[in-house]
Amino acid sequence: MKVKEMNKRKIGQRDHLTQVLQAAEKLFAKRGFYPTTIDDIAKEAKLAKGTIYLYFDSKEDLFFSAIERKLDALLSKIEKAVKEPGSAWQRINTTIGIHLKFMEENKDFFKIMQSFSEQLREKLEKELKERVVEKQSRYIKILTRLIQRAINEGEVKPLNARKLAVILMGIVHSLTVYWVSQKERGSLCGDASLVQEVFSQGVER
Amino acid sequence: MKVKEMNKRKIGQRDHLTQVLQAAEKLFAKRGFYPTTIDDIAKEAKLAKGTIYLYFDSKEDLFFSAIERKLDALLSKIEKAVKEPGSAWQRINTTIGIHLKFMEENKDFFKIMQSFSEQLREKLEKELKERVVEKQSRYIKILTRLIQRAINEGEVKPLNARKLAVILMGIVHSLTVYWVSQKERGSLCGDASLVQEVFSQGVER
DNA sequence: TAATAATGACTGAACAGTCAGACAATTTAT
DNA sequence: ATAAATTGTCTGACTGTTCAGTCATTATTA
Repeated sequence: MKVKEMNKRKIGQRDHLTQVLQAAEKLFAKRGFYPTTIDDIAKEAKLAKGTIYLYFDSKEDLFFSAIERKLDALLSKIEKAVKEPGSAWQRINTTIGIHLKFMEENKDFFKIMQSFSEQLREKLEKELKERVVEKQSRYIKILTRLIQRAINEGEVKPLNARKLAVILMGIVHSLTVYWVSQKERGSLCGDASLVQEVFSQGVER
Repeated sequence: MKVKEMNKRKIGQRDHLTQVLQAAEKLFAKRGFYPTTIDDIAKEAKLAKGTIYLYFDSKEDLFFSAIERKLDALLSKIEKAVKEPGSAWQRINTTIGIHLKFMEENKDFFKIMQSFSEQLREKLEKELKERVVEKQSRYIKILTRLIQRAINEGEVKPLNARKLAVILMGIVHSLTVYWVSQKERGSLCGDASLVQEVFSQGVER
């Protein structure tokens, strides 16, 4: 049901809302949804359990809110970059770069997103899931549109733009998984050129 | 701790072990690990809860055993195919085809594997996880070796073979995710040529 | 009849969510 | 200025439920 509307009235010195979201991000990333308890999060945030329920309706609400917060940040970066002038192809490359940089800086977020797919199954509240799914698909749509344009501009072979977008995300995602698993030696951003090389030359005429 | 050593002794008429594994596969695929209860699985398998504990030591043991069973099936198909004669490049393509076909026929297994990444985090028993991780990495190793050979044979650009294997798996995986989410209209195997086109032409000299 | 297989009611632990009251900050009354 | 009242924040012990795993009992087979 969305974060309860923040009271205008002064709140404790520290920003409890952010505190809770950060603790949640950290712990959900480490353990995943089910094994993380509200008590754990409360302890991490140095607040009482009841306090968390002042800001969030349920554990699920907190989980999805934590995801949404970061997904919004990523999306806004990308939407901004896409507005810049340049060929469709250039903007696709920019997007890949932004994505990899964001993941490198937000490893925890990435891990949560992975565990989100787990939560895509039954059992959890529909409304909450859809908030996140909608934003994820907005991202794919942006990429699809760019690729379609690149096809129209003759820079890319006339294949199914949506599937190409899916493939591109797959490449980026798998390299991120690999990077995370490798205890992060080396820079993830550095792989942007590899993605570009593999993807572009497989797709360019 | 491994499926309890199967008694040589005849077991009830029906093969309870397989029954349990199939029920587990189905339900874990639908809901994921935590929200699936042993009672659910027992009901699905039409057995009493206690019976499950005759064959498995714990819920985790059952989960990992269900994964392992299918992963073994996939691996043996692939290992067999890789032994066939042909260029490294041909065998890479064969592998992709087998993989996609297997996923198309074992959608549930695929969903479990997705949720397995969730289980990769802390909290679950190490020994059990490692059995599965070992097999996953065996798969990647096979691909890496094939790609390395293709590089040596001059069919593929001299890039990092392991990263290329990761990328190839990423492409295949993402198309599978897409296919599953699309309520499966169309054939997943049909995308083998797309994978090949995108990947190979990006990689071939 | 003896040995083994199967059962499902039971137990104990874990945990999401609640709520009565402690506490602090501000406002009003004296 | 000081006390009392009001308002809203924060707390953590408590409750009810869920569920993995057990085990005494019953059924089946040899």
